[in-house]
Amino acid sequence: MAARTTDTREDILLLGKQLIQAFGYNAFSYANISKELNIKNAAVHYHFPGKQDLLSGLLDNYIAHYTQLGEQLLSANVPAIKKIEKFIEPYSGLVDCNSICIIGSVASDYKTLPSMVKEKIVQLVELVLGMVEQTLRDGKRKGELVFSESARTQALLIMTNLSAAVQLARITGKADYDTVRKAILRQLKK
Amino acid sequence: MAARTTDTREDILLLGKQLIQAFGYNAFSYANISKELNIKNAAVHYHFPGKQDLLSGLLDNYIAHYTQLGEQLLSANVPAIKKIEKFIEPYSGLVDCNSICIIGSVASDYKTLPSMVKEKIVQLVELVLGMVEQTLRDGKRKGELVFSESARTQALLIMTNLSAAVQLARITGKADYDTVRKAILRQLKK
DNA sequence: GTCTATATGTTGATAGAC
DNA sequence: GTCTATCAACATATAGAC
Repeated sequence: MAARTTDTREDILLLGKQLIQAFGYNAFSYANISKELNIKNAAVHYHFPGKQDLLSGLLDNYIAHYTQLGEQLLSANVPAIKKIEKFIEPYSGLVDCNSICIIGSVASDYKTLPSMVKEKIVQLVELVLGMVEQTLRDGKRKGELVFSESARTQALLIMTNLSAAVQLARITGKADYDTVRKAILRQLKK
Repeated sequence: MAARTTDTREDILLLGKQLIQAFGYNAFSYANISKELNIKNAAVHYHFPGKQDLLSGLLDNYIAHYTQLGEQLLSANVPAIKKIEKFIEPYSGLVDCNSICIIGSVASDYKTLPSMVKEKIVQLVELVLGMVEQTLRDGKRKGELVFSESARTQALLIMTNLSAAVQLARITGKADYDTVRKAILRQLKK
């Protein structure tokens, strides 16, 4: 059973996140949540009337989180490579629990999602991509990072390497993820 | 309605492939197939008793296809970069119909799949990775390709770039996929 | 906020006739 | 090989009591 806080809504969001990262949006049900949290189906519906409301709330959290992280990375007085490492960190955590990132998960289910949710996904992806792009640009300008593509292209390459590597790791094992992670960092130092 | 051949089994496999690439394994049903092919639910079950048998048959096809392609690429007397381009080609087709590659699709649903299917997925992924790796190794040996990572690492980087780029393209548009595709090829010529 | 109870649809699957 | 008919299980969701 999952640990409970005093805030059921937060418990549901946390568990919903884990379920989506582990099984995908279409492969979990409100029953999974209610059983795990020892509440009833109807209680989950009270907090999130429809399943899409749960995903939507989750995406709001992510947008808020990455907005904050983006501001931190922009102003923080640390080497650019450390900023990239900090960005990569959570992906390694996902691999350890055999899960994939939210963006990869919803990208796979994208065509089955309501448009209200799709819009938030676009917003989240642009936010994360822009954040990485800016971090790369700043790092290059300061002479801390090396890459020959445009910052936008390099951000795309890194994002795609990372999000697919966590997916691949489920199939071929963590070593492949680690190989990709190290290659990303190595190439930025060349 | 989908075009029908005289072979219902093949029609089901083709449509099943499209449904999995478009919506994912857990988001399509035998009803989708029977309606589209104007047959009944039970007829689909005759050819593929369980849903996992359909996915399993699909994976068999993919394994056969990439085994054949691997042999072709190994012996073909064409520049290595052309071989890589040929490998990339189908991914561009997927982007055009807003679908994602089978490997990415089943990777997202991996934890929900029966182990008999998981094993075939592992087999397919190792096959494709090995094929790309060998093509890269040969190309480098002949002086036709340039990359500083090991062939295995470079194959991982290309595969993750590609499979995630088709996923990302659904969200941010085809331009981003194209940027990644061009970057992959450009970097091999440097 | 959480419960009981229930509605309504869909899913994957099977038995047996043609 | 395909059909009709039917199934149990599960999904998302709501009404109304506590």
